[in-house]
Amino acid sequence: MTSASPSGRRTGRPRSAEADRAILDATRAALVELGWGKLTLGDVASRAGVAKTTLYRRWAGKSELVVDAVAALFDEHLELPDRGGLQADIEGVVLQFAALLERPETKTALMAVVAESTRDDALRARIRSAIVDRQKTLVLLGRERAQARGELPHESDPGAADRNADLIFDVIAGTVLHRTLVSAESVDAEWARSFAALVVGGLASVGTLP
Amino acid sequence: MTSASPSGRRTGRPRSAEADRAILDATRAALVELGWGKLTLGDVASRAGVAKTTLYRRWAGKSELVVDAVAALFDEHLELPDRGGLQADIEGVVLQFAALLERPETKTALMAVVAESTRDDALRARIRSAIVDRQKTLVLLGRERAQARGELPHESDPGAADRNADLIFDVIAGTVLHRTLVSAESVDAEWARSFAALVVGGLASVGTLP
DNA sequence: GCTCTTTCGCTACGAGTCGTAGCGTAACTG
DNA sequence: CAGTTACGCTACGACTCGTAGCGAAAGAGC
Repeated sequence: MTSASPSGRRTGRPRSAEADRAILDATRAALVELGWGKLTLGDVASRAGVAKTTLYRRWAGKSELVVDAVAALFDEHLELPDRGGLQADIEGVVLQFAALLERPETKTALMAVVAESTRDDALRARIRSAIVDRQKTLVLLGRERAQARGELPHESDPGAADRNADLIFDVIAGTVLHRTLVSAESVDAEWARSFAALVVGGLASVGTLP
Repeated sequence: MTSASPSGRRTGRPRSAEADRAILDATRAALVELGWGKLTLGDVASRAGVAKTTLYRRWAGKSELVVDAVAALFDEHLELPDRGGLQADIEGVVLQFAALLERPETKTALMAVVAESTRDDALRARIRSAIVDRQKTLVLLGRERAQARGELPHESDPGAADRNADLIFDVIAGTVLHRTLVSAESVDAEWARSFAALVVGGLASVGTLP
């Protein structure tokens, strides 16, 4: 056992941060060109100018690597600018999420890793913390703003509030996902407006429930 | 060139229908035990008591085979019993779809083939006709019934009617899919009630739009 | 019955991928 | 400078892929 140290490993050659960048970039490029199915770790390694063994030292397998590569895109491109109203905020996040899902990297990768995660709890946890939870944050932020504006009531029961937030999150993320990847139709401003109107209308009626 | 005949192929040894059943059964069994990722066609063949070459004569690859194997489940387990009201009908179809998605075969297979289909138009078309379009039929049937009951207006603009049906379909199927496979939480009667209430409430407000 | 056609099970194959092991070298710490 | 860890490289057995070739089986048409 090595003695505990302030921050992680203490001695020896440090892992190259540049290699990390190169690998994740190469992964995204390979996803674009080959898609999830034909992507191989050997190919990613050679694209990144890195030995295949280096890849296996850092990631357990294809799924974990791709999750990290895609998660970086979510970090960069998801935010919730305040558009002044609940419906406009929903439209905004819908358009952002859709734009992300229409990229070839995420299109082919996201469903694939979720499919793998149905039989791999560790992978599911990784997806959750790296991608899903960050999306859900936007929903919570949107609710806060709407409550501050008086568009939504402050819920008294915290359990019900959590369940409602989860529901809205599944509705928004799930619908955009299905529209983009299953129905394979694009999300334009008009569709986003119709969908956001439906969600807001539904929220109003659910809010009046016991 | 063989002369045209009333129905497909005319001569030679016919394909064994029993082999088809055995192969699709074996595929579902292999999906349960191994999941999409570790399922191999060689394994399916030996489970079915069939030569691997027979498999390749009938299906182009793993994706096509799995689509057919899963589509059979959708055919068997999706219907729309008339529960007497729009919200109750939605609850019913949500619970049915969720029950289907909670089966280990469909859980691991559906997202995987959709992921593959993002780079394969023929596969996407197969999924659409074998699975998606049959689900969408339920939405159209539910709307008809609701209109007959007077719960929904008869839409005058057919284009807008189509767009609304597509929207509702993406909302229902997408939300249940996301709840089940991404959030990985079960769909119980209470959740179905909340979600159906949100959809019905949203429909009411969208119906009052220009 | 006989022939023709297609499918069947079986075996075998080259190509490609996987994930790991071993080795000598590079980089950083104390 | 000694200790430790990461690196690139090579090589490997195991596995899967999809296909080819063969003789036998199962119907259709005459």
